[in-house]
Amino acid sequence: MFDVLFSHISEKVVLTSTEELLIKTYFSPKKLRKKQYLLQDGEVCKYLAFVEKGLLRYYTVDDKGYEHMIHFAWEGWWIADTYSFLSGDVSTYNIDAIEDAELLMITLQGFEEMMEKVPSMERYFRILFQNNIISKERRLISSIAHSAEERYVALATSNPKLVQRIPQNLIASYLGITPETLSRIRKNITHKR
Amino acid sequence: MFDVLFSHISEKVVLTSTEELLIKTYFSPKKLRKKQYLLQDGEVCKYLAFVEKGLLRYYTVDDKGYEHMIHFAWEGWWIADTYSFLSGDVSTYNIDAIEDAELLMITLQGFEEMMEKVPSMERYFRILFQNNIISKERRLISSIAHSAEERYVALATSNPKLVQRIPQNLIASYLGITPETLSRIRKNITHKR
DNA sequence: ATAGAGGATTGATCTATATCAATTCTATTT
DNA sequence: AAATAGAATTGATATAGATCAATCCTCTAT
Repeated sequence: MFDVLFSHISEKVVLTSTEELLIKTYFSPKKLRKKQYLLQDGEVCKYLAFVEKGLLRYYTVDDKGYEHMIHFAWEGWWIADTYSFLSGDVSTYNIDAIEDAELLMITLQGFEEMMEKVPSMERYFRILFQNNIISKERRLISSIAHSAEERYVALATSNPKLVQRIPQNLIASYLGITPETLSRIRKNITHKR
Repeated sequence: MFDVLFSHISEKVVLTSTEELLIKTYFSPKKLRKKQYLLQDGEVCKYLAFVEKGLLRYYTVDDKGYEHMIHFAWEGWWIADTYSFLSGDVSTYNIDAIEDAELLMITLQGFEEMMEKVPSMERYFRILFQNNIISKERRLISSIAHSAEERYVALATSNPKLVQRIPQNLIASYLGITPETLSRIRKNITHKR
């Protein structure tokens, strides 16, 4: 149940077994079926979720009804609308399952209390947030400075698992291009070799 | 010297005066003249800097020699190549002054020691990193989901000070468009009213 | 095994933005 | 004040990627 979580935490900080026991008490498990929502536009994001198993996506829907993938989360990733979760404001994003998933969920109150009680967790999240900033920054630069093809190649190289596991139309959305354009880019690349 | 820093920190966490005194010891002041580098592509980012006064920019230069603005920092902002600073790897970014600046600089060792000694600072940076993630996420979405004009209008509305204080060609770069396109967008907007 | 639905591909066109080049405007240096 | 360099604007043209539409695949449910 907590295997993935603790193995992930132990990559960043060391926990005593007492701390591990305490941490467990803050989480409630939840299963999510494919296509089921974890968060819908208009709700407050009440939980920060850790993915023990499965695959979720986090996205907005614009005025015209088009979906824009912000990111994906599978085994070993945290997912939430950070802003809504922390501020209590209504979210403008959606989270749902691409594949059946098993989650560990924590409320804001639990999250804050856990960090007070277990200082290593404060550190763990600071590190996580740092890494998150770095990867968002990279993605931002690539969206500003590179062509669609360059972005796709960079993604497929740095994150081949993502390209394999996630449907192409969602990857296109993640890259900010249409599925047609992505299809042509892929054709073009294989053609080059 | 430390006015802006402590007023910024006090917006997020409470410090005792002993803590304030201790924190001061970790920083060294530095003045930067317009166009002077704080960090150059190829160096390791040795300092995290807080801007007491002035205006800096953080950017990459691509293979073709074009600059891409990642962000700007003025009074009350922190600036560094977070990745290089934390990992010790060589940076691929540049930081220089758009306007003469006064900085407070801290090394990685100082940074980590300060957070151990003053737990409120661990909290302060966790909050800062959270906010940073939120704003990067918003920018990312806007770059994926919106047109150049929409992005400019959103920026000018949410951050009018930025549009006033920073030269147009740098704003264009920040938005991921050419200066010509930005000029036309601005013309088009004023024309609409 | 078959039907249906969603996903991927391909083709034909359109459009936002880039590129290149010239001109004007503005600020800084001498 | 004149000279110069860097910004910003404007025009003409090119191009990456979008849009629309048709067809083909490939799962999944029955």
